[in-house]
Amino acid sequence: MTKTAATPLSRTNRERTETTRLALIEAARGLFVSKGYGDTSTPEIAAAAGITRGALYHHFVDKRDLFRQVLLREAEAVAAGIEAAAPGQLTPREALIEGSKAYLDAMTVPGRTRLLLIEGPAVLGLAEVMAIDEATSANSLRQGLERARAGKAEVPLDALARLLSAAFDRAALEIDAGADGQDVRAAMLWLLEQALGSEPRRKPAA
Amino acid sequence: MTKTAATPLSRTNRERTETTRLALIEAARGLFVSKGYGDTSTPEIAAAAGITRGALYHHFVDKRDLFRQVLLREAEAVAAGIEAAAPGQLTPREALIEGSKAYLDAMTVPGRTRLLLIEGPAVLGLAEVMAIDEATSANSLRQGLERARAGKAEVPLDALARLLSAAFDRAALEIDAGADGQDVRAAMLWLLEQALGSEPRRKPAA
DNA sequence: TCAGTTCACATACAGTCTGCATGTAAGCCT
DNA sequence: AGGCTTACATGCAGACTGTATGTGAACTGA
Repeated sequence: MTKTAATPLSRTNRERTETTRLALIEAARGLFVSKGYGDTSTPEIAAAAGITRGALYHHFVDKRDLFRQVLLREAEAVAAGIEAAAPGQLTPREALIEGSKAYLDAMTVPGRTRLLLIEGPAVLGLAEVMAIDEATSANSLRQGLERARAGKAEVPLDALARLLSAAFDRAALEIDAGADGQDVRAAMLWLLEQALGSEPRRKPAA
Repeated sequence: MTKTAATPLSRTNRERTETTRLALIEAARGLFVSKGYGDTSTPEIAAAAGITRGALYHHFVDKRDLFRQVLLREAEAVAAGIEAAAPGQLTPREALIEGSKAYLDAMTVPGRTRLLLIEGPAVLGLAEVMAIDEATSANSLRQGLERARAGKAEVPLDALARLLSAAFDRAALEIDAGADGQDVRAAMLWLLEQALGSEPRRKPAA
């Protein structure tokens, strides 16, 4: 009877685990987004996922761990969105600009800014959140800067990348909060270009 | 009527209130900084302040309200630090740069970045925190930009100011987290200057 | 100056939450 | 087929939040 045919009655253990974990993560995501981490209770999450708290604590060590998995999925989704938009056929400068737009687009998915930029740092600590998107997407900005600004030293690149990254985050937050997306995007792209300096073919004035 | 003489033995009600509130706010600040809002309990706060929870709930409507007062004090302290460093005798450009340095200095006070930049947005919501430092310090950056970039339209100033503000916040965070403060400051000031554009006396290249 | 009222706080309590310990039925391996 | 492990469910202990209530000291007006 160990067939792979659709037998919804008896499921293999791996299947059960997978569906349960997914249900929990998605239910938790919805509640964390709408009510915040602190105001979301594990009974609520379990109920929304259609299981009991026992299952939750069987699959995740605690509420914080569940939140971490939610964040991880979210960060991966953002990274995927960015990579899908950077074909690699472009000049470093163009790639950077396309990647930037893709990031801002990816962050418009509802709840994403709240999870990654607001709740995340408070619940897991800034260090862990930065480690997460270091592992998923982050350093693409730094590398992009490195290539696009090739040759021009003049400023600590590592630090600059992180400052610009913060500006991107705020841009996403503003757009999500209902600010004029057009203005914010324009300002962000403009700031990025200032940071990149003059076009390579045009000899720099300094 | 009531004598205004100093009677240190029996304290007036206003005095009692003031000292109790201050004790609570300072005790709470310490705990919020070291353990975070979520992991700090009101029994703990009350004990650290040397009073009971009853007093806490007499003076503040709830834990969140107490946190709000802590944040308010902190934001005011930052604003004071900035204003103390901007004498007003300077050119708009110089004033902006001096103010920027002052901001980064003010944010080195232990716990300030965590309270204002990490816990604050999560506990009170980004909107309320932004309203708070709008009311205390914030728009000085926007006004500074406006003056220093006088004439050059080319980019939405409002949006740009908020993006730069986010970069400043991240700079403070990085310095607080132990990053090379020299590098971060250099990068931040450099980015600010790029945003300001070329010096007014020197005709812009673009 | 003194009775009534308000204020500053303490104590007690109800409801909820978190994490764990224990129980059970169903896969799973040999 | 039998033992072992997995995937949950249930029950419980400790802690926490917010509120209702009690008490003595400060305040107010006559």
